Amino acid sequence: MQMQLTARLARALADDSDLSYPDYEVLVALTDQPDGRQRPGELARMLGWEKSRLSHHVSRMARRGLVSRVRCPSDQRGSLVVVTDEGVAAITAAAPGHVDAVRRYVVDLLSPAELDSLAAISATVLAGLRADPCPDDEPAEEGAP
Amino acid sequence: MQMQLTARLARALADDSDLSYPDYEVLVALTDQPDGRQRPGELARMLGWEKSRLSHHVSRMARRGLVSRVRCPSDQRGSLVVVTDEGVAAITAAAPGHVDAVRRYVVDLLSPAELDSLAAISATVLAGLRADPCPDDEPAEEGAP
DNA sequence: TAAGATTGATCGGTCAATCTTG
DNA sequence: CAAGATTGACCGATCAATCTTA
Repeated sequence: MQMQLTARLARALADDSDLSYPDYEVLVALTDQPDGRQRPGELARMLGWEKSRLSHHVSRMARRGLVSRVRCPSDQRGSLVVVTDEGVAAITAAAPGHVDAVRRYVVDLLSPAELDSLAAISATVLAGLRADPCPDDEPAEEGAP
Repeated sequence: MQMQLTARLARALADDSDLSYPDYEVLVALTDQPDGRQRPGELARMLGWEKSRLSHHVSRMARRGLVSRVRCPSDQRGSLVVVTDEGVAAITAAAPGHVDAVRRYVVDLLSPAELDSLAAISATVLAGLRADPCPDDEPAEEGAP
């Protein structure tokens, strides 16, 4: 179910938007920032991606004009990923269709009790994953280290 | 949750088996056959894959000695994918660890009621996907067409 | 021609190595 | 040297085109 649903949602998104699902995730994360920009490492952590994956993906998206890289924040060895006007336009156009697809393929088919149950299950499994981290996974920030 | 769980299970499998998750799926499908062989098109349908994906994957697995291609079944334009002794050995070695991982990351964390609910949700969503097929998806066989 | 299957180009993702700056 | 990030090589997946035979 997991695999087939993922494939279907990705196809529906690609069909009416020229964005892949990973593209969509990156744009959502960036447009959630007040200034539409974020450090690559932080962005990777938010998405649960490896840093190299993010870097490759940003390169491809930059080639298509959806985002751009900015050198020289306050830390001279770092960079910033910035969403472009074109990127904002792309996600604005794509979001309603994607939300519709999720509704159509999942939300509309399940009862309120099932949706609650699914949310609880997801939270439990995610907590389990966090409790047993992989060697290279960054632990994510803690309130009191 | 879906994405992170998938990534974790794939990593756990790769860590202790030299098999990727797609490798595992192919070997399971083949070893489920009484004679360990299957037509590529049928195999693709069983897995929900495109035929070209299966073909590429079988090529890589054949290069590693896990399966082999046989020309000339009863239909001269077709072929058969056959699991090798090495392939059987690989899946036999990998299966217990994978089952353990699924248990550890999912089954053990959920209550019996949650597992029932998850099964029902999965069945509903899958039925929804089948009810709204993509153009190129093969309909899968019916009892009474 | 249509069905069965494979191939080539290209995008997506991981791992290990590398480059630059604190 | 360690942290931030990128690069290159290679496996994985999709799309469109192709090859062969019923």
